Amino acid sequence: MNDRVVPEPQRRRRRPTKQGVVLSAELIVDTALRLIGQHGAEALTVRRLGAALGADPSAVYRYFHSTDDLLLAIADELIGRAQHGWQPTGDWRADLRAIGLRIHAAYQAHPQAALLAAHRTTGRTHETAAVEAMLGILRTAGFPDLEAVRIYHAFVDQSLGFAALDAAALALPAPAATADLEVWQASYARLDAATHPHIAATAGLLTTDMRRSGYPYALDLLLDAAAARLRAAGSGRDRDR
Amino acid sequence: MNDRVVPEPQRRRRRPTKQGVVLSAELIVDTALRLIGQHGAEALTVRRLGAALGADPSAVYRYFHSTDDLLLAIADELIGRAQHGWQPTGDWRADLRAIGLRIHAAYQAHPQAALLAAHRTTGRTHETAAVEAMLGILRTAGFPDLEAVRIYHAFVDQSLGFAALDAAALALPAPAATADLEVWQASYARLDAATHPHIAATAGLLTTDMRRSGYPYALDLLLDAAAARLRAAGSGRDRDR
DNA sequence: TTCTCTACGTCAGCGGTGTTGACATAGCCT
DNA sequence: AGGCTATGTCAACACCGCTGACGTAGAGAA
Repeated sequence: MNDRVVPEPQRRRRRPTKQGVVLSAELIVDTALRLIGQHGAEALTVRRLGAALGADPSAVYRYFHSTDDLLLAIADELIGRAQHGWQPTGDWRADLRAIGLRIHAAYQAHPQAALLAAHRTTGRTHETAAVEAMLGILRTAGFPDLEAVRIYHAFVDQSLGFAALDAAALALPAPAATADLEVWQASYARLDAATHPHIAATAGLLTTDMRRSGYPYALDLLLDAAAARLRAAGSGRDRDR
Repeated sequence: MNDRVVPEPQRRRRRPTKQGVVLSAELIVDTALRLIGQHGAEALTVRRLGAALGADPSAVYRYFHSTDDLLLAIADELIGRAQHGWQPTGDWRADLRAIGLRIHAAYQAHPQAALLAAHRTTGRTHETAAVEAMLGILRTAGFPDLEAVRIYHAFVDQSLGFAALDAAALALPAPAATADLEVWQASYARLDAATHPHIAATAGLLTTDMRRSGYPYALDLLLDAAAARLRAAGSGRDRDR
Protein backbone atom coordinates (compact mmCIF):
# COMPACT_ATOMS: atom_id res chain seq x y z
CA MET A 1 0.00 0.00 0.00
CA ASN A 2 1.45 3.34 -0.92
CA ASP A 3 0.96 6.57 0.96
CA ARG A 4 0.97 9.09 -1.84
CA VAL A 5 -2.74 9.60 -1.49
CA VAL A 6 -3.66 12.85 0.19
CA PRO A 7 -6.93 12.66 2.14
CA GLU A 8 -9.72 14.63 0.52
CA PRO A 9 -9.85 17.53 3.06
CA GLN A 10 -6.17 18.46 2.58
CA ARG A 11 -6.43 18.55 -1.16
CA ARG A 12 -5.69 21.81 -2.89
CA ARG A 13 -6.04 20.30 -6.34
CA ARG A 14 -4.78 23.17 -8.27
CA ARG A 15 -2.22 21.85 -10.62
CA PRO A 16 -3.38 20.93 -14.11
CA THR A 17 -1.57 18.16 -15.98
CA LYS A 18 0.70 18.81 -18.91
CA GLN A 19 -2.31 18.44 -21.17
CA GLY A 20 -4.30 20.90 -19.10
CA VAL A 21 -6.65 18.56 -17.23
CA VAL A 22 -7.48 19.21 -13.59
CA LEU A 23 -7.72 15.81 -11.94
CA SER A 24 -10.08 14.66 -9.20
CA ALA A 25 -11.14 11.33 -7.77
CA GLU A 26 -14.53 11.81 -9.32
CA LEU A 27 -13.14 12.51 -12.77
CA ILE A 28 -10.95 9.43 -12.57
CA VAL A 29 -13.88 7.18 -11.62
CA ASP A 30 -16.02 8.58 -14.43
CA THR A 31 -13.23 8.19 -16.94
CA ALA A 32 -12.59 4.64 -15.80
CA LEU A 33 -16.28 3.77 -16.25
CA ARG A 34 -16.25 5.31 -19.71
CA LEU A 35 -13.08 3.45 -20.61
CA ILE A 36 -14.56 0.13 -19.51
CA GLY A 37 -17.80 0.81 -21.34
CA GLN A 38 -16.09 1.72 -24.58
CA HIS A 39 -13.25 -0.78 -24.77
CA GLY A 40 -14.14 -3.61 -22.41
CA ALA A 41 -12.99 -4.63 -18.96
CA GLU A 42 -9.46 -5.40 -20.12
CA ALA A 43 -9.07 -1.79 -21.21
CA LEU A 44 -8.90 -0.66 -17.59
CA THR A 45 -5.17 -0.44 -17.03
CA VAL A 46 -3.45 2.35 -15.19
CA ARG A 47 -1.47 3.28 -18.26
CA ARG A 48 -4.51 3.50 -20.50
CA LEU A 49 -6.46 5.33 -17.83
CA GLY A 50 -3.67 7.87 -17.63
CA ALA A 51 -3.76 8.32 -21.39
CA ALA A 52 -7.56 8.74 -21.37
CA LEU A 53 -7.29 11.30 -18.60
CA GLY A 54 -4.53 13.23 -20.30
CA ALA A 55 -2.11 12.67 -17.43
CA ASP A 56 0.82 10.54 -16.44
CA PRO A 57 -0.42 7.07 -15.39
CA SER A 58 1.17 7.37 -12.00
CA ALA A 59 -0.92 10.45 -11.22
CA VAL A 60 -3.79 8.05 -10.50
CA TYR A 61 -1.85 6.93 -7.44
CA ARG A 62 -2.22 10.41 -6.00
CA TYR A 63 -5.94 9.67 -5.66
CA PHE A 64 -6.15 5.90 -5.14
CA HIS A 65 -3.85 3.61 -3.20
CA SER A 66 -4.05 0.90 -5.86
CA THR A 67 -6.16 -0.26 -8.76
CA ASP A 68 -8.17 -2.28 -6.29
CA ASP A 69 -8.91 0.89 -4.36
CA LEU A 70 -10.08 2.47 -7.59
CA LEU A 71 -12.24 -0.55 -8.34
CA LEU A 72 -13.98 -0.21 -4.98
CA ALA A 73 -14.73 3.41 -5.76
CA ILE A 74 -16.20 2.33 -9.09
CA ALA A 75 -18.28 -0.34 -7.34
CA ASP A 76 -19.69 2.19 -4.90
CA GLU A 77 -20.52 4.55 -7.74
CA LEU A 78 -22.52 1.81 -9.44
CA ILE A 79 -24.48 1.13 -6.26
CA GLY A 80 -25.13 4.83 -5.94
CA ARG A 81 -26.48 5.01 -9.46
CA ALA A 82 -28.80 2.09 -8.74
CA GLN A 83 -30.29 3.93 -5.75
CA HIS A 84 -30.47 7.29 -7.45
CA GLY A 85 -33.95 8.76 -7.43
CA TRP A 86 -35.54 5.82 -5.66
CA GLN A 87 -38.37 6.50 -3.22
CA PRO A 88 -39.96 3.96 -0.85
CA THR A 89 -43.69 3.41 -1.24
CA GLY A 90 -44.25 1.70 2.10
CA ASP A 91 -45.21 -1.61 0.49
CA TRP A 92 -42.26 -3.79 1.51
CA ARG A 93 -42.65 -6.27 -1.27
CA ALA A 94 -42.97 -3.68 -4.02
CA ASP A 95 -40.08 -1.71 -2.57
CA LEU A 96 -37.75 -4.68 -2.38
CA ARG A 97 -38.73 -5.74 -5.85
CA ALA A 98 -38.00 -2.28 -7.20
CA ILE A 99 -34.59 -2.19 -5.53
CA GLY A 100 -33.68 -5.59 -6.90
CA LEU A 101 -34.62 -4.64 -10.42
CA ARG A 102 -32.76 -1.35 -10.08
CA ILE A 103 -29.57 -3.04 -8.95
CA HIS A 104 -29.84 -5.49 -11.79
CA ALA A 105 -30.44 -2.73 -14.31
CA ALA A 106 -27.64 -0.51 -13.04
CA TYR A 107 -25.13 -3.31 -13.42
CA GLN A 108 -26.43 -4.26 -16.86
CA ALA A 109 -25.72 -0.70 -17.95
CA HIS A 110 -22.00 -1.24 -17.28
CA PRO A 111 -21.50 -4.94 -17.81
CA GLN A 112 -17.72 -4.98 -17.82
CA ALA A 113 -17.50 -2.92 -14.67
CA ALA A 114 -20.21 -5.03 -13.05
CA LEU A 115 -18.12 -8.12 -13.61
CA LEU A 116 -15.29 -6.67 -11.59
CA ALA A 117 -17.35 -4.89 -8.97
CA ALA A 118 -20.37 -7.08 -8.19
CA HIS A 119 -18.66 -9.19 -5.57
CA ARG A 120 -16.86 -6.51 -3.60
CA THR A 121 -17.88 -5.08 -0.25
CA THR A 122 -16.94 -1.43 -0.21
CA GLY A 123 -18.30 -0.15 3.10
CA ARG A 124 -18.57 3.25 1.46
CA THR A 125 -21.44 5.70 1.66
CA HIS A 126 -23.58 4.53 -1.25
CA GLU A 127 -23.31 0.93 -0.18
CA THR A 128 -24.12 1.54 3.45
CA ALA A 129 -27.10 3.66 2.43
CA ALA A 130 -28.41 0.82 0.27
CA VAL A 131 -27.93 -1.74 3.03
CA GLU A 132 -29.72 0.52 5.50
CA ALA A 133 -32.62 0.94 3.09
CA MET A 134 -33.04 -2.77 2.51
CA LEU A 135 -32.78 -3.71 6.17
CA GLY A 136 -35.21 -0.93 6.98
CA ILE A 137 -37.78 -2.26 4.54
CA LEU A 138 -37.60 -5.76 6.01
CA ARG A 139 -37.62 -4.75 9.66
CA THR A 140 -40.41 -2.24 9.17
CA ALA A 141 -42.42 -4.94 7.42
CA GLY A 142 -42.25 -6.95 10.62
CA PHE A 143 -39.52 -9.51 9.97
CA PRO A 144 -37.70 -10.50 13.18
CA ASP A 145 -34.08 -9.29 13.14
CA LEU A 146 -32.49 -12.65 12.46
CA GLU A 147 -34.81 -13.36 9.58
CA ALA A 148 -34.46 -9.83 8.25
CA VAL A 149 -30.70 -10.23 8.09
CA ARG A 150 -30.89 -13.63 6.42
CA ILE A 151 -33.41 -12.52 3.85
CA TYR A 152 -31.43 -9.36 3.21
CA HIS A 153 -28.34 -11.48 2.63
CA ALA A 154 -30.10 -13.87 0.28
CA PHE A 155 -31.83 -11.01 -1.50
CA VAL A 156 -28.79 -8.85 -2.13
CA ASP A 157 -26.55 -11.72 -3.15
CA GLN A 158 -29.23 -13.04 -5.45
CA SER A 159 -29.46 -9.62 -7.10
CA LEU A 160 -25.71 -9.28 -7.41
CA GLY A 161 -25.24 -12.87 -8.51
CA PHE A 162 -27.76 -12.55 -11.33
CA ALA A 163 -26.36 -9.14 -12.16
CA ALA A 164 -22.88 -10.58 -12.49
CA LEU A 165 -24.09 -13.57 -14.46
CA ASP A 166 -26.12 -11.51 -16.90
CA ALA A 167 -23.40 -8.89 -17.11
CA ALA A 168 -20.92 -11.57 -18.04
CA ALA A 169 -23.15 -12.63 -20.90
CA LEU A 170 -23.35 -9.05 -22.13
CA ALA A 171 -19.63 -8.51 -21.72
CA LEU A 172 -18.70 -11.55 -23.75
CA PRO A 173 -17.00 -10.87 -27.08
CA ALA A 174 -19.67 -10.83 -29.78
CA PRO A 175 -18.83 -14.16 -31.44
CA ALA A 176 -18.73 -16.02 -28.13
CA ALA A 177 -22.01 -14.41 -27.03
CA THR A 178 -23.95 -15.47 -30.13
CA ALA A 179 -22.36 -18.91 -29.94
CA ASP A 180 -23.59 -19.32 -26.38
CA LEU A 181 -27.12 -18.35 -27.39
CA GLU A 182 -27.18 -20.59 -30.44
CA VAL A 183 -26.26 -23.61 -28.38
CA TRP A 184 -29.88 -23.82 -27.28
CA GLN A 185 -31.12 -24.22 -30.83
CA ALA A 186 -28.13 -25.92 -32.36
CA SER A 187 -27.60 -28.41 -29.61
CA TYR A 188 -30.44 -28.67 -27.09
CA ALA A 189 -33.28 -28.46 -29.59
CA ARG A 190 -31.82 -31.41 -31.49
CA LEU A 191 -31.19 -33.85 -28.71
CA ASP A 192 -32.73 -37.28 -29.14
CA ALA A 193 -35.95 -37.84 -27.19
CA ALA A 194 -34.73 -41.31 -26.37
CA THR A 195 -31.68 -40.13 -24.45
CA HIS A 196 -33.00 -36.73 -23.28
CA PRO A 197 -36.79 -37.02 -23.05
CA HIS A 198 -37.34 -34.04 -20.76
CA ILE A 199 -35.25 -31.67 -22.83
CA ALA A 200 -36.91 -32.88 -26.01
CA ALA A 201 -40.37 -32.37 -24.51
CA THR A 202 -39.65 -28.77 -23.51
CA ALA A 203 -37.18 -27.71 -26.21
CA GLY A 204 -39.43 -24.99 -27.56
CA LEU A 205 -40.08 -23.48 -24.15
CA LEU A 206 -36.40 -23.77 -23.27
CA THR A 207 -35.02 -21.94 -26.28
CA THR A 208 -37.37 -19.00 -25.76
CA ASP A 209 -37.04 -18.81 -21.98
CA MET A 210 -33.25 -19.04 -21.87
CA ARG A 211 -32.97 -16.03 -24.14
CA ARG A 212 -33.92 -13.64 -21.38
CA SER A 213 -32.73 -13.23 -17.82
CA GLY A 214 -34.12 -15.56 -15.20
CA TYR A 215 -33.80 -12.86 -12.57
CA PRO A 216 -37.32 -11.39 -12.47
CA TYR A 217 -38.85 -14.83 -11.99
CA ALA A 218 -36.27 -15.83 -9.38
CA LEU A 219 -36.85 -12.54 -7.59
CA ASP A 220 -40.57 -13.20 -7.40
CA LEU A 221 -39.95 -16.68 -6.05
CA LEU A 222 -37.74 -15.24 -3.31
CA LEU A 223 -40.32 -12.60 -2.43
CA ASP A 224 -43.06 -15.28 -2.39
CA ALA A 225 -41.08 -17.32 0.11
CA ALA A 226 -40.29 -14.28 2.22
CA ALA A 227 -43.95 -13.30 2.35
CA ALA A 228 -44.86 -16.82 3.45
CA ARG A 229 -42.34 -16.66 6.28
CA LEU A 230 -43.65 -13.28 7.34
CA ARG A 231 -47.16 -14.71 7.50
CA ALA A 232 -45.90 -17.66 9.54
CA ALA A 233 -44.01 -15.40 11.96
CA GLY A 234 -47.01 -13.10 12.29
CA SER A 235 -49.50 -15.86 13.09
CA GLY A 236 -47.04 -17.41 15.52
CA ARG A 237 -47.33 -14.61 18.12
CA ASP A 238 -50.43 -13.05 16.81
CA ARG A 239 -50.23 -9.49 18.07
CA ASP A 240 -47.73 -7.32 16.24
CA ARG A 241 -47.21 -3.57 15.78
CA MET B 1 -4.56 -17.52 -30.99
CA ASN B 2 -1.50 -19.61 -31.61
CA ASP B 3 -1.30 -22.79 -33.62
CA ARG B 4 1.34 -24.71 -31.78
CA VAL B 5 -1.27 -27.04 -30.38
CA VAL B 6 -1.27 -30.47 -31.98
CA PRO B 7 -4.69 -32.13 -32.07
CA GLU B 8 -4.95 -35.07 -29.71
CA PRO B 9 -5.00 -37.86 -32.33
CA GLN B 10 -1.66 -36.80 -33.86
CA ARG B 11 0.09 -36.65 -30.54
CA ARG B 12 3.02 -38.94 -30.03
CA ARG B 13 3.83 -37.48 -26.65
CA ARG B 14 7.11 -39.16 -26.14
CA ARG B 15 9.53 -36.54 -25.05
CA PRO B 16 10.07 -36.04 -21.34
CA THR B 17 11.02 -32.60 -20.08
CA LYS B 18 14.45 -31.77 -18.79
CA GLN B 19 13.25 -32.75 -15.35
CA GLY B 20 11.90 -36.05 -16.58
CA VAL B 21 8.18 -35.34 -16.65
CA VAL B 22 6.03 -36.60 -19.51
CA LEU B 23 3.42 -33.95 -20.18
CA SER B 24 -0.20 -34.37 -21.20
CA ALA B 25 -3.26 -32.16 -21.33
CA GLU B 26 -4.72 -34.10 -18.47
CA LEU B 27 -1.64 -33.71 -16.31
CA ILE B 28 -1.59 -29.99 -16.98
CA VAL B 29 -5.25 -29.58 -15.98
CA ASP B 30 -4.73 -31.59 -12.80
CA THR B 31 -1.58 -29.67 -11.91
CA ALA B 32 -3.34 -26.37 -12.50
CA LEU B 33 -6.18 -27.41 -10.19
CA ARG B 34 -3.71 -28.51 -7.55
CA LEU B 35 -1.81 -25.25 -7.88
CA ILE B 36 -5.01 -23.29 -7.34
CA GLY B 37 -5.96 -25.38 -4.36
CA GLN B 38 -2.60 -25.25 -2.65
CA HIS B 39 -1.33 -21.75 -3.23
CA GLY B 40 -4.46 -19.71 -3.68
CA ALA B 41 -6.10 -17.98 -6.57
CA GLU B 42 -3.24 -15.85 -7.79
CA ALA B 43 -0.89 -18.84 -8.09
CA LEU B 44 -2.14 -19.83 -11.52
CA THR B 45 0.32 -18.17 -13.85
CA VAL B 46 1.91 -19.86 -16.82
CA ARG B 47 5.37 -19.51 -15.33
CA ARG B 48 4.37 -21.01 -12.02
CA LEU B 49 2.44 -23.75 -13.77
CA GLY B 50 5.57 -24.58 -15.75
CA ALA B 51 7.60 -24.73 -12.57
CA ALA B 52 5.03 -26.96 -10.87
CA LEU B 53 5.00 -29.25 -13.88
CA GLY B 54 8.76 -29.42 -14.07
CA ALA B 55 8.80 -27.96 -17.56
CA ASP B 56 9.40 -24.74 -19.40
CA PRO B 57 6.36 -22.47 -19.06
CA SER B 58 5.93 -22.23 -22.81
CA ALA B 59 5.46 -25.99 -23.04
CA VAL B 60 1.89 -25.40 -21.87
CA TYR B 61 1.21 -23.76 -25.21
CA ARG B 62 1.85 -27.08 -26.94
CA TYR B 63 -1.38 -28.28 -25.32
CA PHE B 64 -3.58 -25.18 -24.97
CA HIS B 65 -4.00 -22.20 -27.26
CA SER B 66 -4.04 -19.76 -24.37
CA THR B 67 -4.58 -19.60 -20.63
CA ASP B 68 -8.27 -19.03 -21.35
CA ASP B 69 -8.34 -22.24 -23.34
CA LEU B 70 -6.76 -24.00 -20.40
CA LEU B 71 -9.30 -22.52 -18.00
CA LEU B 72 -12.18 -23.72 -20.18
CA ALA B 73 -10.73 -27.20 -20.10
CA ILE B 74 -10.59 -26.96 -16.33
CA ALA B 75 -14.19 -25.73 -16.29
CA ASP B 76 -15.36 -28.69 -18.33
CA GLU B 77 -13.69 -30.95 -15.82
CA LEU B 78 -15.53 -29.16 -13.01
CA ILE B 79 -19.00 -29.75 -14.48
CA GLY B 80 -18.24 -33.43 -14.53
CA ARG B 81 -17.03 -33.43 -10.94
CA ALA B 82 -20.20 -31.69 -9.72
CA GLN B 83 -22.37 -34.46 -11.14
CA HIS B 84 -20.02 -37.30 -10.30
CA GLY B 85 -21.55 -39.98 -8.12
CA TRP B 86 -24.90 -38.23 -7.74
CA GLN B 87 -27.99 -40.45 -7.51
CA PRO B 88 -31.63 -39.29 -7.50
CA THR B 89 -33.68 -40.25 -4.46
CA GLY B 90 -37.10 -39.59 -5.97
CA ASP B 91 -37.84 -36.73 -3.59
CA TRP B 92 -37.84 -33.78 -5.97
CA ARG B 93 -37.07 -31.19 -3.35
CA ALA B 94 -34.20 -33.11 -1.78
CA ASP B 95 -32.80 -33.95 -5.22
CA LEU B 96 -32.88 -30.39 -6.45
CA ARG B 97 -31.35 -29.17 -3.23
CA ALA B 98 -28.55 -31.70 -3.50
CA ILE B 99 -27.79 -30.70 -7.09
CA GLY B 100 -27.71 -27.03 -6.17
CA LEU B 101 -25.33 -27.58 -3.31
CA ARG B 102 -23.13 -29.81 -5.44
CA ILE B 103 -22.84 -27.23 -8.19
CA HIS B 104 -22.02 -24.58 -5.65
CA ALA B 105 -19.45 -26.75 -3.91
CA ALA B 106 -17.75 -27.85 -7.11
CA TYR B 107 -17.22 -24.26 -8.16
CA GLN B 108 -16.04 -23.16 -4.73
CA ALA B 109 -13.32 -25.78 -4.89
CA HIS B 110 -11.74 -24.01 -7.88
CA PRO B 111 -12.76 -20.38 -7.69
CA GLN B 112 -11.10 -18.67 -10.58
CA ALA B 113 -11.97 -21.38 -13.04
CA ALA B 114 -15.53 -20.94 -11.82
CA LEU B 115 -15.34 -17.22 -12.49
CA LEU B 116 -14.68 -17.72 -16.16
CA ALA B 117 -16.90 -20.74 -16.62
CA ALA B 118 -20.09 -19.97 -14.70
CA HIS B 119 -21.68 -17.90 -17.45
CA ARG B 120 -20.89 -20.06 -20.47
CA THR B 121 -23.26 -22.44 -22.16
CA THR B 122 -21.23 -25.32 -23.50
CA GLY B 123 -23.85 -27.74 -24.79
CA ARG B 124 -21.41 -30.54 -24.05
CA THR B 125 -22.33 -33.90 -22.59
CA HIS B 126 -21.86 -33.11 -18.91
CA GLU B 127 -23.98 -29.99 -19.22
CA THR B 128 -26.82 -31.57 -21.18
CA ALA B 129 -26.90 -34.46 -18.73
CA ALA B 130 -27.29 -32.01 -15.86
CA VAL B 131 -30.05 -30.07 -17.61
CA GLU B 132 -31.90 -33.28 -18.40
CA ALA B 133 -31.65 -34.37 -14.78
CA MET B 134 -32.99 -31.08 -13.41
CA LEU B 135 -35.87 -30.87 -15.88
CA GLY B 136 -36.67 -34.49 -15.20
CA ILE B 137 -36.89 -33.87 -11.48
CA LEU B 138 -39.29 -30.96 -11.95
CA ARG B 139 -41.52 -32.58 -14.56
CA THR B 140 -41.70 -35.86 -12.69
CA ALA B 141 -42.67 -33.93 -9.56
CA GLY B 142 -45.71 -32.68 -11.43
CA PHE B 143 -44.77 -29.16 -12.51
CA PRO B 144 -46.45 -28.17 -15.79
CA ASP B 145 -43.89 -27.77 -18.59
CA LEU B 146 -43.90 -23.99 -18.66
CA GLU B 147 -43.41 -23.74 -14.92
CA ALA B 148 -40.80 -26.49 -14.95
CA VAL B 149 -38.76 -24.56 -17.49
CA ARG B 150 -39.07 -21.28 -15.62
CA ILE B 151 -38.15 -22.81 -12.29
CA TYR B 152 -35.29 -24.68 -13.89
CA HIS B 153 -34.03 -21.42 -15.35
CA ALA B 154 -34.30 -19.55 -12.07
CA PHE B 155 -32.79 -22.45 -10.16
CA VAL B 156 -29.77 -23.02 -12.35
CA ASP B 157 -28.96 -19.37 -12.83
CA GLN B 158 -29.31 -18.73 -9.12
CA SER B 159 -26.93 -21.59 -8.42
CA LEU B 160 -24.43 -20.34 -10.95
CA GLY B 161 -24.85 -16.74 -9.89
CA PHE B 162 -24.14 -17.50 -6.25
CA ALA B 163 -21.35 -19.84 -7.28
CA ALA B 164 -19.72 -17.09 -9.31
CA LEU B 165 -20.24 -14.51 -6.59
CA ASP B 166 -18.80 -16.70 -3.85
CA ALA B 167 -16.04 -17.94 -6.12
CA ALA B 168 -15.07 -14.38 -6.88
CA ALA B 169 -14.69 -13.71 -3.18
CA LEU B 170 -12.46 -16.75 -2.84
CA ALA B 171 -10.47 -15.89 -5.95
CA LEU B 172 -9.62 -12.46 -4.65
CA PRO B 173 -5.98 -11.80 -3.81
CA ALA B 174 -5.51 -12.40 -0.09
CA PRO B 175 -5.27 -8.74 1.01
CA ALA B 176 -8.41 -7.74 -0.86
CA ALA B 177 -10.29 -10.75 0.48
CA THR B 178 -9.52 -9.99 4.11
CA ALA B 179 -10.24 -6.33 3.54
CA ASP B 180 -13.69 -7.18 2.17
CA LEU B 181 -14.46 -9.31 5.21
CA GLU B 182 -13.20 -6.78 7.69
CA VAL B 183 -15.41 -4.08 6.24
CA TRP B 184 -18.32 -5.54 8.17
CA GLN B 185 -16.60 -5.04 11.49
CA ALA B 186 -14.49 -2.02 10.68
CA SER B 187 -17.21 -0.07 8.95
CA TYR B 188 -20.73 -1.45 9.36
CA ALA B 189 -20.43 -2.35 13.02
CA ARG B 190 -19.44 1.24 13.82
CA LEU B 191 -22.09 3.17 11.98
CA ASP B 192 -24.02 5.67 14.05
CA ALA B 193 -27.45 4.52 15.17
CA ALA B 194 -28.76 7.98 14.39
CA THR B 195 -27.97 7.82 10.69
CA HIS B 196 -28.17 4.03 10.20
CA PRO B 197 -30.60 2.70 12.80
CA HIS B 198 -31.38 -0.60 11.10
CA ILE B 199 -27.74 -1.49 10.53
CA ALA B 200 -26.87 -0.52 14.08
CA ALA B 201 -29.70 -2.67 15.46
CA THR B 202 -28.56 -5.76 13.57
CA ALA B 203 -24.80 -5.21 13.40
CA GLY B 204 -23.98 -8.31 15.38
CA LEU B 205 -26.19 -10.54 13.27
CA LEU B 206 -24.88 -8.93 10.10
CA THR B 207 -21.19 -9.46 10.77
CA THR B 208 -21.69 -13.14 11.53
CA ASP B 209 -24.18 -13.85 8.76
CA MET B 210 -22.21 -12.10 6.01
CA ARG B 211 -19.20 -14.24 6.75
CA ARG B 212 -20.75 -17.27 5.11
CA SER B 213 -22.50 -17.76 1.80
CA GLY B 214 -26.12 -16.74 1.51
CA TYR B 215 -26.71 -19.53 -1.01
CA PRO B 216 -28.15 -22.30 1.20
CA TYR B 217 -30.76 -19.95 2.62
CA ALA B 218 -31.60 -18.52 -0.80
CA LEU B 219 -31.84 -22.05 -2.17
CA ASP B 220 -34.36 -22.99 0.51
CA LEU B 221 -36.40 -19.89 -0.21
CA LEU B 222 -36.54 -20.79 -3.88
CA LEU B 223 -37.56 -24.37 -3.10
CA ASP B 224 -40.21 -23.10 -0.66
CA ALA B 225 -41.73 -20.94 -3.35
CA ALA B 226 -41.56 -23.73 -5.91
CA ALA B 227 -43.30 -26.12 -3.53
CA ALA B 228 -46.05 -23.57 -2.94
CA ARG B 229 -46.61 -23.22 -6.69
CA LEU B 230 -46.71 -26.99 -7.08
CA ARG B 231 -49.38 -27.17 -4.39
CA ALA B 232 -51.37 -24.43 -6.09
CA ALA B 233 -51.13 -26.14 -9.48
CA GLY B 234 -52.07 -29.49 -7.94
CA SER B 235 -55.16 -28.21 -6.15
CA GLY B 236 -56.23 -26.40 -9.32
CA ARG B 237 -56.98 -29.58 -11.25
CA ASP B 238 -57.08 -31.92 -8.38
CA ARG B 239 -56.30 -35.30 -9.88
CA ASP B 240 -52.67 -35.77 -10.82
CA ARG B 241 -50.41 -38.78 -11.53
C1' DT C 1 3.91 41.66 -2.63
C1' DT C 2 7.00 38.16 -1.63
C1' DC C 3 8.33 33.83 0.48
C1' DT C 4 7.72 29.26 1.86
C1' DC C 5 6.02 24.90 1.78
C1' DT C 6 3.81 21.10 0.02
C1' DA C 7 0.50 18.81 -3.08
C1' DC C 8 0.94 16.55 -6.98
C1' DG C 9 2.32 15.75 -11.89
C1' DT C 10 6.20 13.50 -14.14
C1' DC C 11 9.92 10.40 -15.10
C1' DA C 12 12.61 6.26 -15.04
C1' DG C 13 12.80 1.79 -13.62
C1' DC C 14 11.72 -2.82 -11.12
C1' DG C 15 9.90 -7.27 -11.22
C1' DG C 16 6.17 -9.42 -12.86
C1' DT C 17 2.77 -11.13 -16.73
C1' DG C 18 1.06 -13.85 -21.24
C1' DT C 19 2.72 -14.98 -25.51
C1' DT C 20 5.64 -16.17 -29.69
C1' DG C 21 9.59 -17.09 -33.12
C1' DA C 22 13.56 -19.75 -33.53
C1' DC C 23 15.99 -23.63 -32.46
C1' DA C 24 17.46 -28.27 -30.84
C1' DT C 25 16.40 -32.97 -30.28
C1' DA C 26 14.01 -37.28 -28.93
C1' DG C 27 11.98 -41.04 -30.61
C1' DC C 28 8.26 -43.08 -33.81
C1' DC C 29 7.93 -44.73 -38.62
C1' DT C 30 9.77 -46.61 -42.68
C1' DA D 1 19.77 -46.62 -40.16
C1' DG D 2 17.84 -42.48 -41.24
C1' DG D 3 14.38 -38.96 -41.70
C1' DC D 4 10.54 -36.41 -40.04
C1' DT D 5 8.24 -33.92 -36.86
C1' DA D 6 6.22 -33.38 -32.34
C1' DT D 7 7.54 -31.08 -28.68
C1' DG D 8 10.64 -29.09 -25.01
C1' DT D 9 13.55 -24.96 -24.45
C1' DC D 10 15.32 -20.38 -24.82
C1' DA D 11 15.24 -15.51 -25.45
C1' DA D 12 12.72 -11.70 -26.26
C1' DC D 13 8.57 -8.66 -26.78
C1' DA D 14 5.05 -5.76 -25.17
C1' DC D 15 2.51 -4.93 -21.52
C1' DC D 16 1.26 -4.80 -16.66
C1' DG D 17 0.97 -2.53 -11.51
C1' DC D 18 3.57 0.03 -8.79
C1' DT D 19 7.29 3.16 -6.48
C1' DG D 20 11.36 6.43 -5.38
C1' DA D 21 13.06 10.64 -6.75
C1' DC D 22 12.44 15.05 -8.46
C1' DG D 23 10.71 19.61 -9.99
C1' DT D 24 7.31 22.96 -9.76
C1' DA D 25 2.81 25.23 -9.47
C1' DG D 26 0.32 27.85 -6.66
C1' DA D 27 -2.22 28.50 -2.11
C1' DG D 28 -1.41 30.59 2.44
C1' DA D 29 1.27 33.45 5.52
C1' DA D 30 3.93 37.58 6.30
